[in-house]
Amino acid sequence: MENIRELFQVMTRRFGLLNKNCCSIDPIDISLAQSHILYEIDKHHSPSMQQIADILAMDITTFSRQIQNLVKMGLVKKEPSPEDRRVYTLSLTTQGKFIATTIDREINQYLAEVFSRMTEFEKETVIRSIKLLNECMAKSSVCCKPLF
Amino acid sequence: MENIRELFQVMTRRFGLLNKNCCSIDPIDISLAQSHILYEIDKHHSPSMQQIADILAMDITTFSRQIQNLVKMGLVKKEPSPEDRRVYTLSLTTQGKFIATTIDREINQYLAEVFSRMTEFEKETVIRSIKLLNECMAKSSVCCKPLF
DNA sequence: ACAAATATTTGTATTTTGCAAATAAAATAA
DNA sequence: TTATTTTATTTGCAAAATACAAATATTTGT
Repeated sequence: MENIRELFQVMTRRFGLLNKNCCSIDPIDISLAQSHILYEIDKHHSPSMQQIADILAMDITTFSRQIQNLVKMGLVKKEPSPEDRRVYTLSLTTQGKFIATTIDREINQYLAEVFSRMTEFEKETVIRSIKLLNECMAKSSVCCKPLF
Repeated sequence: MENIRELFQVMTRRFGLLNKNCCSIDPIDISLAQSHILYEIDKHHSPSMQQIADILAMDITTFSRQIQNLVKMGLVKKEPSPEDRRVYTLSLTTQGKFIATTIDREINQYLAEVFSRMTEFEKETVIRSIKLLNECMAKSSVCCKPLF
């Protein structure tokens, strides 16, 4: 059996690189961290700051400042929550949504190209494998706070 | 078919977290970037600075300074190459090797624990899937300089 | 021998990071 | 209900990471 960590290392490095390279949309450049933030805000419905910071395992103070930047850039909207006045609710502006969508399209395009080199069966197998992996990782208790 | 990017995002985030959490060995704390550097130096035979910086897609000036730190910490040895006097050759000190090995053991331990939740057949399938994925990503030309 | 290319370092300025502390609101306890 | 504790977020601050431009040294190509 080959070195499993090495396989993961290569795979995640490549995917990380892909994410990074998809951070330039037209005249706008965002950082990898910002791209992840947009992605998660887009995915959730009116999440709070703490919620997204937790998901990204990001220090809340760093996150707070990144959100300030994204608001200044006009990509994120931050509104006080009506229910709990400690909480701020996040959402994407039209511009932010556009960026997030464009990045998403590019990444999925690349992935589609990669999968086009496989047979349909292989593709199904690989996808099922990643799902299984994610499920097993989620169950594991050995490591990796913050868990989510 | 579900969202493929999301599957990757979750998987790589988890693995990234694992890597990060395995950066503390006893009294020594290294950064994630430094952990990756140690890993790659360990993997190659007397690599040059440029070589490792390329593999990690790291700016060479940032890399140079990180190596300076690792040398100061006593984890990396940097020697002028006999063949080409522009080049410096990198290797791990005993201490550095120890750190790298310990990190490697911890990560593989976690992965083993994750795989222990699968049948032998599933495990084989997942590993073969990741390998296939890596091969197909390597072939792809659409995206992702720096390629390696 | 000379120009161009390669490997590495330093100057410098910007950005990111994260701990400690502050603020404000909500939840819980007395 | 008032006091205390907890939770969400921001700011101060100092250290670390980042990257572009320029410098240095060496090698390669002509």
